[in-house]
Amino acid sequence: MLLIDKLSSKPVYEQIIEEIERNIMLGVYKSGEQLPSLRELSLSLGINPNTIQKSYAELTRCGIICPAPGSGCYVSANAIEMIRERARKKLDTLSELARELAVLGITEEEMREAIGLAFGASGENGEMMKGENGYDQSK
Amino acid sequence: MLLIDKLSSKPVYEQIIEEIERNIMLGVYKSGEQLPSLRELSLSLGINPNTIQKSYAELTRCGIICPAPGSGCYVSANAIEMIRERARKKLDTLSELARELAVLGITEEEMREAIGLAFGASGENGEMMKGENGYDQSK
Amino acid sequence: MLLIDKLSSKPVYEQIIEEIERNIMLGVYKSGEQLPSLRELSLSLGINPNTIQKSYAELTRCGIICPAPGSGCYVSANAIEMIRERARKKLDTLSELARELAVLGITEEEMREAIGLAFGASGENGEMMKGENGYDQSK
Amino acid sequence: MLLIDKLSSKPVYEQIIEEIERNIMLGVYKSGEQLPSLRELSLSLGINPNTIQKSYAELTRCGIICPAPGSGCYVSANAIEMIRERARKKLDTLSELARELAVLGITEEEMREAIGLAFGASGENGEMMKGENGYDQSK
DNA sequence: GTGGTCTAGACCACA
DNA sequence: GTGGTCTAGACCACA
Repeated sequence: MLLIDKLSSKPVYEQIIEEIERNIMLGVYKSGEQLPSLRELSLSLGINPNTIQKSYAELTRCGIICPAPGSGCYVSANAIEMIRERARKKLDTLSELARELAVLGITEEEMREAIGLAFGASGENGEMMKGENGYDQSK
Repeated sequence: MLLIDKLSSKPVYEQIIEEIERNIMLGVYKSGEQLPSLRELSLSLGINPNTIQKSYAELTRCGIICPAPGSGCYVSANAIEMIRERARKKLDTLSELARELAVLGITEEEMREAIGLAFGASGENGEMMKGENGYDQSK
Repeated sequence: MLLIDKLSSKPVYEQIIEEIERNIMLGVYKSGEQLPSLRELSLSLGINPNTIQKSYAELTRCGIICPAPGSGCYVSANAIEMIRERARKKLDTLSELARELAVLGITEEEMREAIGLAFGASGENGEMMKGENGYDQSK
Repeated sequence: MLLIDKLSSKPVYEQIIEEIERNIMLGVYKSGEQLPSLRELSLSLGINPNTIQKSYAELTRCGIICPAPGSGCYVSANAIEMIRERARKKLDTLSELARELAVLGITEEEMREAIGLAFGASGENGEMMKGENGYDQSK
């Protein structure tokens, strides 16, 4: 279920966080449901339990999951809301990166195209993709 | 001339690279001109010469500067071209970040606004206010 | 495993790069396998870890190895391809050196013999003895 | 007369040596003739006299030029012979480089082509170029 | 444990 | 003076 690339430059613990967030957004993990245990994930992903523990701790800190001591971790009631909040903070990173690129001569248009790629677009059809990012956001 | 934040999570040597690239793009350092020496920068920035050497080595590798051991470092003839090339590679990072954010429910519009900030926009992106996207942004 | 000559005029970090490339080409280090750690090599070779880090950084930049901070360095899937690519760039150095020697009166034949040495030839290059070049090589 | 590239990775003093050797091979500087003085070269090339002094010292050491204290430097009687001898030593460098490249998967054929480039060839016509390197080697 | 960054200080060839 | 290499030793985030 969780796709982890151990050779990625992105730390494994961050990948785990994103994968869990992704699964929550996709409705695979629903509010109130129990997440796989540390041991379970550790075995299935072949990853050190300490690493997974670090991811769970961060998700807990952000209010996305709730630990129930002795009985695993559960998806928070307002997990999706918290995920979007966390994502909004990452928008600052996007602005920062854009600022850097602007200094180096990259145009706003070039950046828009780069972003369009994330929406499966050719870079010209933002209008067509609105609200079609594949998530069930109705609840 | 070069603004370095030693407390930033961004490595100092990367900040130096970006600052030099920025100054080249701004025309402060022109093609063929000599850059400050390692020792000179080391003293003025209060940074170890090895760290600056690391930045210069990377800039050299990218064809942005040309070291002439014994007589200093010079801005390459095609420095600006090389800087844009290097920047274009960073656009992949932007796409990747956008993909992540899309997964977390951030819309293309939100990202465009974040990018607009890098171009001095007020955050309520110019084009978006022309009503051409059909969204009600009054609330 | 890695043969390093600290007295060579060739920088140690370059020797390490070449030795690792050589071992990959020989199949000693295979794609996906873990390389010795910085500290391990540092101890076994008696070389400062920073120097080895410099070699690993260059190999990383060329896509020959993939570091996974916290869990070691791995030989890239396409390491051999990348090594040949890197080697092809060095062919330019060979051409350049040949040009220099040509200017100084060294013939193409003499250079071919010099190269033949690298391929275990006796120095009197095989094809040349077939008399196909019309030279009298008996004196 | 002497072509020097200050930004080349090749040290300036070596470039001067090669340029003087080249001019001797071309017959521009003939045996017994006086070479330009340190000051003269320093001014015309815009290079530190110490650097030129270093080149002259090396050429003297190899018996290619002869200093006449107080009255400049002269091309040796057997300069061309000495130049070829010096060049032959560089053939070892060629062999060494070839050995390195062989290890990295470059074939003998690829190297022959690289060398052919130095003789203005397409890589296939070694036979056509014999003895046509443009030098007057009759004396 | 792993790789990555940084400092302090030395030494080198070169200009 | 210049850039380039190397060491010794510290500290960091990550696994």
